[in-house]
Amino acid sequence: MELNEKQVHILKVAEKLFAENGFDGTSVRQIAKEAGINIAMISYYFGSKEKMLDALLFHRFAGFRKEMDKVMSEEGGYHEKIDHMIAFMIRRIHDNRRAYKVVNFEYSNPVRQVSFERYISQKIENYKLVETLIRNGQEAGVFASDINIALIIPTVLGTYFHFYYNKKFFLALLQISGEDAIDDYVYTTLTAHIQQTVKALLSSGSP
Amino acid sequence: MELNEKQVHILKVAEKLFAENGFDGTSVRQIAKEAGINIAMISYYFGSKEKMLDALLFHRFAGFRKEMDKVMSEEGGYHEKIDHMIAFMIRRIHDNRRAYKVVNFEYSNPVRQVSFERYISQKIENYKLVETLIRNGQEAGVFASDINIALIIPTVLGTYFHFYYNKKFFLALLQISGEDAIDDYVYTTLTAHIQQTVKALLSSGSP
DNA sequence: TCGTTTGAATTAAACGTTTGTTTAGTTTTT
DNA sequence: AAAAACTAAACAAACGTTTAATTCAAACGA
Repeated sequence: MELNEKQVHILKVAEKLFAENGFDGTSVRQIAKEAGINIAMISYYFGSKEKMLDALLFHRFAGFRKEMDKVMSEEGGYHEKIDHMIAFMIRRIHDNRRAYKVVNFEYSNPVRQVSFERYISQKIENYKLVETLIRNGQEAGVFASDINIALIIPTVLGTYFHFYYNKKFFLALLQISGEDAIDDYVYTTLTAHIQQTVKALLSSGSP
Repeated sequence: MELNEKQVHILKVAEKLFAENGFDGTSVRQIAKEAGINIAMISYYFGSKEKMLDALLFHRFAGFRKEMDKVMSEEGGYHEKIDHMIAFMIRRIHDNRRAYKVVNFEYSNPVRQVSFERYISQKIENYKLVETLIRNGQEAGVFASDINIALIIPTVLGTYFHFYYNKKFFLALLQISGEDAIDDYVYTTLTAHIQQTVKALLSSGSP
């Protein structure tokens, strides 16, 4: 599916509104108005509102594997590899945070006729890479053995998402404001906290 | 605000539908049908659909502080206190998971005219208790000092929520099915993982 | 114990809006 | 001249809410 410039623009506007107000809380008239187009263009370009969401997710969740492989092949010990992996995951998710929010919310909606295939296969690939890295570290005697590997990803991504979904609360608590300051906090302090947490867990018990 | 039996029943049905399909994705006709009542009863009892959400959140987020205080006053060392606190938080949130899901997604919606006061004040109280416990542990030389306390709660709750929001995925990965088995996994394995993670973090660096 | 009164509970139907989508026609590009 | 892009208007369906009428249960005076 090839997208022209105008289609990408419409999807960008729709993504923002979907993340803010939800899919059902956003009307095609709202999207059209904000994107500066006629309502009929949504059906014209995407077929329907729901197929537009499909196109959005397809567009956003492409190319994950290639990037991840590149990061995982970087030089360094097991602890460095964990750091690189977490930093990459947080960056990738923060960049696509709106699309992820829509998925998190709509994934459980039984009415939604949308393909979450790309999202799921991305999760599976992601998990396999994490599993391999940790198992190798365990065999090398660097990581503890009594670790629930499947729950590492919820810890990494969950920490980010909970922070992001409650950002109104945490930004007030931490006295942060402004988009740039938020991005900076995520890429430095929040990422460091997650790296520290996971490494502490992996280094805790008996090897 | 006193709620009679029928009102509680309606709220329970509404909560389930809101969590599954979203607030905007659920119609009052759907709620009325599933609850076995006439549509007009929603306006009659609550004033409007949005005020019904207000009543739901007010109803669900009451009594948190008292329970939490009770748990925190239990005997035990710092590690035991951390265990008790995390077990309580996970149980409390899993019990009210639907209401929390609604809040997580509606909290950022600028159109929603709902009071999140109770939710916020609960978060603040929760944070203060955690902060006090960890600072005491640090002064006693039990916990590491280079900890970002504000980000502990995102790690605890985020791990749970990410698991819950993607339960379709994780249940397939872990080969779990059935409501009871899920509850059991949450209360045992998932809780243990989070306890292990936080204790590893708190015991990691220099005291 | 009776019929009557009263206020709350409940109902079907209608209200005006808003929804996503389509149509038929016009403009722009190739 | 053909194809693609775009528009205003209309469509039926669904939305949350209100109305006016009815049922119900408890309270009351005789």
